[in-house]
Amino acid sequence: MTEKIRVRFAPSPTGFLHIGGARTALFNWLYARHNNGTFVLRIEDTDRTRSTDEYIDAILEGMKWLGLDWDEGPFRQTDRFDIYRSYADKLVKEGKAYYCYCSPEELESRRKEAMSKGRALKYNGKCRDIKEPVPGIAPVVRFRMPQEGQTIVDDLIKGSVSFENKQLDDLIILRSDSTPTYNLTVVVDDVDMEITHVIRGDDHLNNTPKQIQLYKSFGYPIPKFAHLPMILGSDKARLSKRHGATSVMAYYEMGYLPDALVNYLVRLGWSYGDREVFTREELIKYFSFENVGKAAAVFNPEKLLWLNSQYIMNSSSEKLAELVMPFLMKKNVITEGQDLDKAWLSKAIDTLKERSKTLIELAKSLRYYIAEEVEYDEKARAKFLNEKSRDMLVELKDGLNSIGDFSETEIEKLFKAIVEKHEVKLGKLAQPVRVALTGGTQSPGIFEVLDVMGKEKAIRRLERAIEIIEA
RNA sequence: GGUCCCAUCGUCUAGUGGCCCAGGACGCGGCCCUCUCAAGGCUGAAACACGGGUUCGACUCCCGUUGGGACCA
Repeated sequence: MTEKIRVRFAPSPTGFLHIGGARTALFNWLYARHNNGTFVLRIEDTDRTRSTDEYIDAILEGMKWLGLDWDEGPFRQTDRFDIYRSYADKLVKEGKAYYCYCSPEELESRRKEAMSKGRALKYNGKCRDIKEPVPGIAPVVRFRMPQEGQTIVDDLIKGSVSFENKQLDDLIILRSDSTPTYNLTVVVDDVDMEITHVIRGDDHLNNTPKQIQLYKSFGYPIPKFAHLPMILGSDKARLSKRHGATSVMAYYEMGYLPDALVNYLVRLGWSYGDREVFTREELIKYFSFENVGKAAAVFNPEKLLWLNSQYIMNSSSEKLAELVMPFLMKKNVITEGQDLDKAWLSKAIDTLKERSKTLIELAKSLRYYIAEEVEYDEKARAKFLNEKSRDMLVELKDGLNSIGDFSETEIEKLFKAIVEKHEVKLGKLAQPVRVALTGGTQSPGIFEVLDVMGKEKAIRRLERAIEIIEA
């Protein structure tokens, strides 16, 4: 049995690609890639009032950014209404579904009664055996659910889950305006697209027995199911906007790397021993449902931030130089079309990448290397640019001017000579210089900063600092 | 209300009957390194929801309770 594995991600375009959807897409993608299978993208846009083309684009954009490429699609359900209707008609002809003429008001009052008497909210089967159409009423089509025995969902994650068939409702598959409902479209599409593994959130687990009955009535093989646990917010409620950023692209804008988000998302539910950081190849190689947990997971932004810092630290500076460009422009560190030496930028990033948790932070730090003028942090200026440091700053400026080889080693020698002469510790000179060059009290090693900044800019900034002290 | 799922440090998790008076990671505290900030190293506090069984032995198996969540709209 070497049937080719086919999986699908089937989002509704009623919003952006969010964290939960991305995780579902990711697990589908990993399963497909691990098994050399096919990953199908299907847009479930039957809810025409809430679905928009903008959201479709946003979802595709999110998936592309995360690097989750699909092999087939995107297919759209709105292109397939005729198919759903023909499947529904077939069931009616075979007696497996029937027309129901009950009015919404009637159903509502029965539901209320059931609620008050503590019974299951279930259709009572009134129209099951009606043979002749009721004039003047557009009927819905209901599926004739078996009422005896049980339906077993054999889930790759949850194990064997059984449902009593008598609990299952005669679900509506076609509304009175003949539009199909969710359970019909999912089954028809999965049948039609030959999906072998249905991987989705466990909020769909309760729908699964109904869908299995639908598969059976069509005479199709039942796919394997894998129901992923939900992702929750910090209050253990389902992740929503209240919990902060839930849109995948918001993480792009906050300066996260897609690989970091992918790595974070995959560890929400899946694990591989003690390991935390994986390359994409490793994820594909190691992924398996055996290592997916059953319990819901709380989304933890701090850990994601840490992972992002790890990915930044371990990325090549050349790559980071490319990635940070949009942020440099957005923060007005550079202007459109400004020429920036790529090799020099990489060197600057070398000094910054282990102290930047996001690309935004990296861009902010880059400002003092790139900008013409430094902006002083007022407290830092008052504390370090004053009479106490003036003489040493002058000596350093003169020393740097006459230095032959503007290298880290020569610069360090110069610093040593000055602090020895003044009988102070290195910090007494380094901090004022740091403020003079970067405007603040935090930066990479001061010799590195000088080396990256270059002789000309460094001296100009020292001169300005001295002027300020003397003013 | 009915049905279904779930339950190890604050959070993500390892643990598939003895290796566990429970391991790793984030976060938090301390120390070291040190020109600042990071990074890194060492280290500390921190969990098996509860109650019954089964077993020579339960975090691990079974039942119940409690608590969360999802679906039925």
